[in-house]
Amino acid sequence: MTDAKQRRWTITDIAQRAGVSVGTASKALNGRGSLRAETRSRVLQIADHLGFEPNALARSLLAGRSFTVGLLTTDSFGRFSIPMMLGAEDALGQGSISVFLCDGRGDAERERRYVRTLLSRRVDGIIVAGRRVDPRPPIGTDLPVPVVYAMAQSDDRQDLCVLPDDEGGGELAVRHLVELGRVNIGHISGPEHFECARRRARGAMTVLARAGLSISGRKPLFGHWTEAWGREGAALLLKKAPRTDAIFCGSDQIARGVSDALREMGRRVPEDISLVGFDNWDVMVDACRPRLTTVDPNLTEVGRVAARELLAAIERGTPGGVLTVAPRLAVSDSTVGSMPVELSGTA
Amino acid sequence: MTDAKQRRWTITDIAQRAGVSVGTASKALNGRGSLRAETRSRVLQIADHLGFEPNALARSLLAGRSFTVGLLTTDSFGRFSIPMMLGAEDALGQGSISVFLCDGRGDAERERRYVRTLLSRRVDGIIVAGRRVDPRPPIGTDLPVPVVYAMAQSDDRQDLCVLPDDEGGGELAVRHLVELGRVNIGHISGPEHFECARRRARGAMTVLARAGLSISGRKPLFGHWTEAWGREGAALLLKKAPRTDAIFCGSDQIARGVSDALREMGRRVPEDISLVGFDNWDVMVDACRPRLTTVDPNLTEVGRVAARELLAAIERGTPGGVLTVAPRLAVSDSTVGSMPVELSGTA
DNA sequence: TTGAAAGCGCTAACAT
DNA sequence: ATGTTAGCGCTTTCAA
Repeated sequence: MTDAKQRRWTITDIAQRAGVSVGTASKALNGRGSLRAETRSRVLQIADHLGFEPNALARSLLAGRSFTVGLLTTDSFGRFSIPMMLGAEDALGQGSISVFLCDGRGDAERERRYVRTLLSRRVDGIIVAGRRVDPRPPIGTDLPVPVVYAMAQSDDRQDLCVLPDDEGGGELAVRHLVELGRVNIGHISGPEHFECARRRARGAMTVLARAGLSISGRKPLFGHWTEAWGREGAALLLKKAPRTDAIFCGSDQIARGVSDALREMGRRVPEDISLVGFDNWDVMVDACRPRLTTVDPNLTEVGRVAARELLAAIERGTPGGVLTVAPRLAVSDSTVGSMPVELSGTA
Repeated sequence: MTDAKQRRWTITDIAQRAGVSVGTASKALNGRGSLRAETRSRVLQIADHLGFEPNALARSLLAGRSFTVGLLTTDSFGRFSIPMMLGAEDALGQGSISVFLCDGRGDAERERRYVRTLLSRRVDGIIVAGRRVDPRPPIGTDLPVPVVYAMAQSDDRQDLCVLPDDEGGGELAVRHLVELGRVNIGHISGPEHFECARRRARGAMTVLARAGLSISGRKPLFGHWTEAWGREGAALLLKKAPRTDAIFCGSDQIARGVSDALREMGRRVPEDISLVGFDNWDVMVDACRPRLTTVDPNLTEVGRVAARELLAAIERGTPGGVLTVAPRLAVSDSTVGSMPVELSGTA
């Protein structure tokens, strides 16, 4: 941080040095109007030489839009929001849209303040990023700019929401196991009061039914999103249904617990029991021995789609509704020996 | 997203409805100048009723500053950057500064583009967020706004950098073990070419030397930041130095591997061997059995300090240099039975 | 082809 | 106590 800071040039400076009016300079810089080629290039050259950057504030004021959007997290942000935010930031950055980051912390009052700030900064739109699929109150009604909910769902049916396809993910996982020839497939997941846990289970049950199989252990085991529950659940399941030959877990963390428990019980993965997780969380996937096959909900894509939908809504206005992003199966050693494959899912 | 969008009011609208001039309205809204109380309240009431939000773009244009800062991540962002970004966002939000999020992805060209965009948006300053302590080239020279590096260090000595105190963290961990009466303390860490691994080891060695102890296993074991290496390292260390009664690990992930390996080898934690990790990564801390004692590098505070320093630099200008944030020991069951305590460290 | 002028929404100095 | 005016930096008519 030297004190010799660069001067900031205005279009007036450029115009003066080029010996033209600001209007002409503006046209030259933006490639508009009709100018003599020589004039245009002279202006451009001077601007370039001075490192002139037009003041986006002034432009936005005039244009009536700012080419910025707000990214408002509701539950603070963590492991799940990050890939999504990266996807959103990526898609927006492509269109030279800058992103205001706001951490709502799950505090409604804080959220309201942020929305007001964003609006006063004249954002062109707002993305509300959650980590829950369960519906929540909208951040406002009749806001002057479009809003898209990403990994979050608004109570208002008019709002546009982009969600991972949990049910499809469940289907993908179990279809994979069925295709592998497994016939006693169990399911260990998180708390039943989570919408996503219920959806993943529903997807699993659908495929089982379609294959004429019933679930190992009579029904899905709902518990907690922890490794400890994974260990416990594995013990429970194998006690109840010793012939279980595959387990689909509601999260990679649970799968990790299951994986450890199976090893301690002397069951081989994948020979005796195939294992599939959910999330494709690298840390957990790599930690499982053998490496975990898992459903990747494509959260980055959720963010990307949300951003693209927001842009569309800004440009043209767009109807609301729920949009769903297809999951992908990241196959690894816990289901097939050692040959890594990627299978695409359908939404 | 209803189509019946709110109209956006300007100060002229307010002034008209209040039957005053825009100047008067401005004074009323900003509590400046001297006005009749009745006038002031009438204006305020109308503004409030209409939900008027002053256009921040116009204000910024006039003020010559925008009350925004850029948060530029260098290596994309992940587990370590998040708490830091939360801290920064928090500290800035307090002062009604909005944050532009830019994901540099470790791509120098991308970074440069982002810096240009940020400057054209007239940010008041930039925070460069890294996840490495190792020095990197500055994002620019003689930029027109102050820059602070958080969890990153610039080659340029003039730049201000805020870092976690890895050496102090190492000291904190080993001091704790020494105070517990452990005398054969080993160290298993990540790759030696990581500056932070070296620093943590140095801190550990300092305290050992001061206590007249030598490190168990003759020297620190450098390897990888993985659980697998933790397991391997534990086996190595105990083979070489079976009387080891404590292990300080360079990361929680390594500690987790060590924890698993020790259990499998039949060594009890903490009775036979005390274990300390580094990072205070909840997922790993909770997964260890028993729960892990670990060094918390206070990354949220790193972000907060970086933000505060940036604000100071914006307001008053500020000298560069390296600032360090004190770590904290999060004591848990892997060192002391079951009595959770928190000890403060010194920077 | 170029220049002059108006205006985006707001604040601050200066008049009244 | 209030109104008027200039101007932040830029783009866009419209006139020359």
